[in-house]
Amino acid sequence: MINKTQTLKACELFGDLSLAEHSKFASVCREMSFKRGEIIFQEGDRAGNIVIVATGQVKAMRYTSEGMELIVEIFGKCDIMGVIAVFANEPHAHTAVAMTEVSTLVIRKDDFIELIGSNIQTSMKVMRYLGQRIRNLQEKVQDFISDKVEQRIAKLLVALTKRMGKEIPFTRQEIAAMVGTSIETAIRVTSRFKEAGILKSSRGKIFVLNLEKLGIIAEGPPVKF
Amino acid sequence: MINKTQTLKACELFGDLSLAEHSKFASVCREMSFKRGEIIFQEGDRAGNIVIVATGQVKAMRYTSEGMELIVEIFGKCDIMGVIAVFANEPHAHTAVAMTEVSTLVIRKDDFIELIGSNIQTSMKVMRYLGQRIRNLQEKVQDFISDKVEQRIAKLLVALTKRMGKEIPFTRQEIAAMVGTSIETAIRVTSRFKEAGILKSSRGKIFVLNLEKLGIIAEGPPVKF
DNA sequence: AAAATATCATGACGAAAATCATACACGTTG
DNA sequence: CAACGTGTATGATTTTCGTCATGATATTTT
Repeated sequence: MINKTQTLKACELFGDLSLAEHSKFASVCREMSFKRGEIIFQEGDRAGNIVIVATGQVKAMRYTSEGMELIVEIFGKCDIMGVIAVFANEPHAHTAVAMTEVSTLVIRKDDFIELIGSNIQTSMKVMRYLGQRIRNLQEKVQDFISDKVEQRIAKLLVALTKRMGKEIPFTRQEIAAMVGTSIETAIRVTSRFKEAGILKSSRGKIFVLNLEKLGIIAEGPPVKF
Repeated sequence: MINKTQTLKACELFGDLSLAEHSKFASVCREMSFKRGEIIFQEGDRAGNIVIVATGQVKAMRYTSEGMELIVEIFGKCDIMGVIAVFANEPHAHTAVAMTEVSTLVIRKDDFIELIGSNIQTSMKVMRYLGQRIRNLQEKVQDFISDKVEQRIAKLLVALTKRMGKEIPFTRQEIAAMVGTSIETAIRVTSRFKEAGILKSSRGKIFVLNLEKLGIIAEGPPVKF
């Protein structure tokens, strides 16, 4: 069970609304929980709701034509899913799958649009939030262009650690799909990290032991000149 | 010389404003033109303006620590540059360079925010626009994950052709920076395309001859099962 | 016009990572 | 319990692509 008001408050997006507005928001959203592996919405579905993540991690994924899983974004606490489809009035472009236990707040499209529309402060915040996501994606593109797999995995683990702590409940398969590599290389790289004492792992879990070293690898080799 | 009103009208974002609002917009923006290679704004600069592209193409780029050029986004007609930095109140994350002759409309940050804030219709459109950019970037990430260089170049050329016609005024160096590969491979791939009769080229220019074939390559090899 | 610079082109080589193959541990389920 | 699926592990081989080198044309600069 989650606390609506608390969750909304914790999200920057709705953090400093007036009490009145706050309860307006709270009154139109409902709570929903998902177990690991459950589908929150599916590629091609009409976008009827926006979903705010309260706890847990969600992956936005698709399959390639070759059947390879492909994770495009990860959503965590206070991220808002489905906004793009809602604004564009288009079906979802990705499938959202709970990667852990996930609790969410769901708001119906029309309610959300009305609430946004009635408050410029909030719509500004939404724009800022979308801008942040654009920046993150731009950075991801940059990483793909300039980093090697090892660096990308290190970066991912650093980012995930910051978000959810040193215990990362993902399989190598998912790690691979997030950084765009094969399962085998994901396993090989993490094994290398394990040998170096940077992490330990069990089935479906990774425990980061040496975040600092991971950060150094993420930065890549020293600049040559 | 460009026509303010016409340009604003042509942009979806400001396309169906009321006459009054329209002229409000027009009154706060000024025209600026740039020659190929000129810098419109630079990474690290304080974001004082938003810039609307009226004609031409602009690249948002950075250099990697190894000195490699790296193009993150391409802006064309009716794209809006600098919004993210403006909303986030942060310096620009990329340098914007004119890739062709470029004409723009520039609006001061405060004016833009005020205009956006005073009209929910418009702010909705901005959100939709940002959402579109997120989708495009997500797609780009997908491409990086799943495509080989040849496919990525084919996709790029298809996209550029759709936007600006069959004559693409970019060097292989720029092509390489856009798809995240080395200059040599960009040259090799385009040479292969040339041999296959898909395109011809001269210094700094590519003419697409067979868009359909390019599209097929962009889709990748037939699904195996 | 000569020199410097940028673009395009190609070959040779090697590193990184994908692919293919096999094996084993673990948990689930019939 | 046996059978199966899934996740992890590791070796061998191949592909892709980056890097280095060299040269030929253009184009701009001096």
